[in-house]
Amino acid sequence: MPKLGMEPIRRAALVKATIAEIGKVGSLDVTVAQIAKRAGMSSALAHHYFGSKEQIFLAAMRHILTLYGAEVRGALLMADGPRARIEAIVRAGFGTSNFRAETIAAWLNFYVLSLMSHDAARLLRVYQARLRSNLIFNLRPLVPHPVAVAARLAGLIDGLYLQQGLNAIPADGRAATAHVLECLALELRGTS
Amino acid sequence: MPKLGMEPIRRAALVKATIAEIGKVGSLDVTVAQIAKRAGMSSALAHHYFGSKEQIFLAAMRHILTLYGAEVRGALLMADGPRARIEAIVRAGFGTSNFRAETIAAWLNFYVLSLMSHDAARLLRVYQARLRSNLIFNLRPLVPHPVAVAARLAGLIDGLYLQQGLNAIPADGRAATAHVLECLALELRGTS
DNA sequence: TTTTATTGATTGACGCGTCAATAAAGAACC
DNA sequence: GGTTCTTTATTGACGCGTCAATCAATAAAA
Repeated sequence: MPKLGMEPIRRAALVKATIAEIGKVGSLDVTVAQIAKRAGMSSALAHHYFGSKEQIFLAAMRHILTLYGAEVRGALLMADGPRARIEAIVRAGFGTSNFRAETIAAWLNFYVLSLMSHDAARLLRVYQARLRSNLIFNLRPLVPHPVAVAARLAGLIDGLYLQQGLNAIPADGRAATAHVLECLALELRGTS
Repeated sequence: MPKLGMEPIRRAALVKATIAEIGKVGSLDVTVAQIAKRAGMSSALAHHYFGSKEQIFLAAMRHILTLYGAEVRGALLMADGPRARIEAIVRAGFGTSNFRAETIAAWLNFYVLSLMSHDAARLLRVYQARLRSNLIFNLRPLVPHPVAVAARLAGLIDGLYLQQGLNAIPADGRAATAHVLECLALELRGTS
């Protein structure tokens, strides 16, 4: 049955299954066999394409970060002016695709993975740097201390995201978005 | 050699070793043998006193939460007035004992543990509820929407704490404290 | 002798990664 | 158009290591 050109399909299926399984189990203690089964193949094939479990995890993490980056970039295109761009960044971060329970659980687990894995830490730093850089750049014309304000906004975003992951109660990101935008408004009130 | 009354000493040593080992490894993938070795005993003895690995983890988590609670309570005693009490809560959260790298790593791992373990989730809810309740109570005389403001402050606290755990760069909690207090000041400026 | 402390050895399960084997799709050659 | 060779896809079986938990045995206090 070997249809050729299976590699990208299999890889994508494994990445998707990995995120789903991590979300379901709530930890990185997921066996390659579980992932492979969910993706509809044998564990041997998963090893064949990725080489090791860590590589599967890193691919899944890269995928999540890519999705997030794409969402932010898309939102930025339609935003006009620095404040609108900041709001777009916030909205994108709490958008539905990044805010599904399984995605958040995967994020949380990748956070702790970054404590062990250099590669995971590097991936995470890229995301953090981009978020901060975007915020600072757009805050510069709005506030006198853009770096400090960006640190607060980024902290609030991460914290609300974390809380959402921990609360079993499902919710859309509307409340979280409103909180961040309110803080932004408070930061702007003093100066503009 | 059996000196009697060893149980509490052994338990405490195991709890301490658990936190240290989780902090060192950066994950919950810590073997009972590692923990026991660091605590200066055999893994069999660890099982003898705690019954299972999960019980060891829960005891460690309880210990961290207890320490945190004690620190907050102590700080509240010396604070006069609602705003000072809020500031005391913030300072205590970012105080040195809660802000050591190994403690933060343990917290992060307990976060993800709460995704799997009902007991861990329950413990975490107690902490979250107390933090929120303290904030709301003291914000009530200061702002018109204490619940919303408390959500923002708690989110910011958690987020900055998370970031500190992820950044390899060690730092005291001074910058984080300053950020939270600045946000508090902004929230208060509109109304007082 | 009953209770508490303590551990080496063992067991039973589980999981990652490997390997050999099977099967089909194309390529090359006549 | 057939034959052979190479490449890609795929899996069952398994070896090797690891780890949680148990147990039997030893030792000392009460």
